[in-house]
Amino acid sequence: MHMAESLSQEAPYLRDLNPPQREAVETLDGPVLVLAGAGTGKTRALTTRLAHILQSGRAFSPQILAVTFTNKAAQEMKERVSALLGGAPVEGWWLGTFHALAARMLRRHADLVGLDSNFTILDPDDQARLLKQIMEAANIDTKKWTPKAMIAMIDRWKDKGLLPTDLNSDEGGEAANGQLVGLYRLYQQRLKTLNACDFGDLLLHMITIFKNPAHADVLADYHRRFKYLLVDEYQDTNVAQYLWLRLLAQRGPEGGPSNICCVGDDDQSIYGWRGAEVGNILKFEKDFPGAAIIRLEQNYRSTGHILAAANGVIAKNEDRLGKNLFTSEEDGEKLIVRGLWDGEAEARWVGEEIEQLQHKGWNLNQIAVLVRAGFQTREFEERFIQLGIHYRVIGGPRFYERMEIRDALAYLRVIAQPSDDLALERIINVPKRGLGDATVQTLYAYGRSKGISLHESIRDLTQTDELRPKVKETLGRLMDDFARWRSLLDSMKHTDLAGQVLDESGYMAMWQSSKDVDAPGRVENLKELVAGMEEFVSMAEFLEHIALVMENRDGNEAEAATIMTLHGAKGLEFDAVFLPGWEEGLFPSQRTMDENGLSGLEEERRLAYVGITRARKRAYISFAANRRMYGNWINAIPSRFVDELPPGHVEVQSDTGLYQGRSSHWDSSGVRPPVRMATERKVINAAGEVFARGDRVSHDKFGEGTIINIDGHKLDIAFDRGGKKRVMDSFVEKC
DNA sequence: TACACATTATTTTTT
DNA sequence: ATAATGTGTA
Repeated sequence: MHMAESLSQEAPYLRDLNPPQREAVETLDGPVLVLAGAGTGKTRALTTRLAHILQSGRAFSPQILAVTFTNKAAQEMKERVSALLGGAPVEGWWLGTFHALAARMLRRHADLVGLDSNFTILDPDDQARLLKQIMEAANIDTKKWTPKAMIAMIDRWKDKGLLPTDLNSDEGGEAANGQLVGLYRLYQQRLKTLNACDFGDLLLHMITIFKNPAHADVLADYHRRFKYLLVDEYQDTNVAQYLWLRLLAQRGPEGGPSNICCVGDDDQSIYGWRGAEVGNILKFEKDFPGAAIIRLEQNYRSTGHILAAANGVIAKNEDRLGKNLFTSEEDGEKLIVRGLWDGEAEARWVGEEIEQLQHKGWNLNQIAVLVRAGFQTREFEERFIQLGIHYRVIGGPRFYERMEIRDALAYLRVIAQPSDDLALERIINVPKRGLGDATVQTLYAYGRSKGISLHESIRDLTQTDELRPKVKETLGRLMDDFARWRSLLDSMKHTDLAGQVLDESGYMAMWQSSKDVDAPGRVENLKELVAGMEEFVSMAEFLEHIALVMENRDGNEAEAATIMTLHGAKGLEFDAVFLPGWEEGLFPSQRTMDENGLSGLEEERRLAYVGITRARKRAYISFAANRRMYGNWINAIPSRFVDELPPGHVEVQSDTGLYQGRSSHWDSSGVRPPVRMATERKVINAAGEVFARGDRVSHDKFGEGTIINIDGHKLDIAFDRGGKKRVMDSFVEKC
């Protein structure tokens, strides 16, 4: 392929691009930032750019590093670039998520940070279990400070690229009795002895290696290797990802220009809670001087009304670069806004509207219900089942999170990596072998004193008489089993080995003989797991995949409406989109606003923007006056985002008499739903204190608040910070 | 050690 | 309301 040829004779894939898109494709030298609004053909520009780099002979595929936000996006990019190049698959390039790419690198250099290259990648559940052990050893109350919450804080540090040594010991605040930084340090130590990494470590370890002058050759090698870097969804990168990227991209004076292209949309930044820094996109020019900035602003997806409504909502945000999306599409139909009595009525209405669309010949695959939080899917599922509307829920409980799958994987993990204590602990007594807590504690105590793994402790202690003969024999047999399976790893096909392990361990038999109602389903899942392994070359590759690809694969292709979260919908589009639950507290989420104030609210608003811009032709927004939460009813107020929709582009269809929002352009007949009543007026707790509604109380964990309802000894309290909670009267005192 | 029972938090969002 | 955890008993 000669460059002269491709320049003089326009490549077919360049046709049909609009001028800015074309600029995004052809500006190949030096840093480029593409600001791509929703529906502006971003993916098309990106994939064309990659195809163009390859086609014009500027780089071979192994010289390209392309980072996507999800595995699905990586897959799509792979397919679309291949298609542009005539169908032959592109091999050998570094294409994947930050985590997948960093893991691939870390496997090659693991020894530089004291790991073995077969290290285990822990999932969030493993992380929490590990930290819980550490917290218990440190005598920290794991009820008051839940391991999950503590891990979340540690993860945020990791998102920021901060190791324990970068933190002052008091930076955890009150958390874990002020010892969180110390726990973080112990946690990192334990990970190392377990030969394990969590998600954040994949990037942090690589950053550590890249920054270590003693290993300058490693980074230099990647600098030589990668001629072109491309990053999608740049607005959602966190500091650690940014550092990793910058190290790879900034090659120094001798290295030639940084051919890095970042693509993003500050208005679609919705992962701040996970450490994403919109600031990264704002300071791109500073990091890469002379960067070309290209804006894609022509929207090809939505009708005029939909785009105008979305623009109107997002315009309320202060903190944005500002884009001006336009379309040459027709106005189309106005957005429908509807208030309903309660969540059930809302689901019923959505169901009816979907049926009408179906009668008009719309395809269910092109219809989506986008909710703020996972628990909202349920009402829609129930209603759709009644109506016989086929649906699929994306992002619900994931296959690899099911108990039986995690158990089976634990067996395979112990085989692949003996020092994976968390996996071994998980299945040491599953199925029941008479190895209870007491035994495990003995083993751990020994291991801690010697600084060795569970597996090594077992090996040692089965040589002595410290354990009861029965226990000793069981452990010995288990270790023999694992040794045997491990010895088969190289000679046997990995799928057959997995089947054999499940049989010989008795794990499969345990479920087959169980009379639990969901036992048959679990047996099915286990078989599916083994069958699914066929796709992978080896056990190691399979385990790597499941560690990094936490997404559900979309198995059946049958026509069905999609129910998913707004976050999950990013990057997707549908002819018709339903956006239910636009109520204060639910959307925008109370928790986000409490925790992050105005910037949290702006992120929620971006989420609203993402939701509306998923729609091509029709958008339906709804809110309910009453919603059931934590088992009791609350009356809800329509979301402020409803008020922010520009009136000229929406059609309000609310049921009569329902609260219609605060602003004047809605009908404000203002009949409020009946108040559901408290059963008692006052209650006396064990300490003899009398509580009545309206009393001010204080709680150890939640602080001060006002009693809004009394139900037996349970009090509903509106806390000054942290929202409404239901607590026992024994946990609060008057103040 | 294992099960039945009671209590308690849980409802963001994901690699 | 439900799932998950913890407590007490066989």
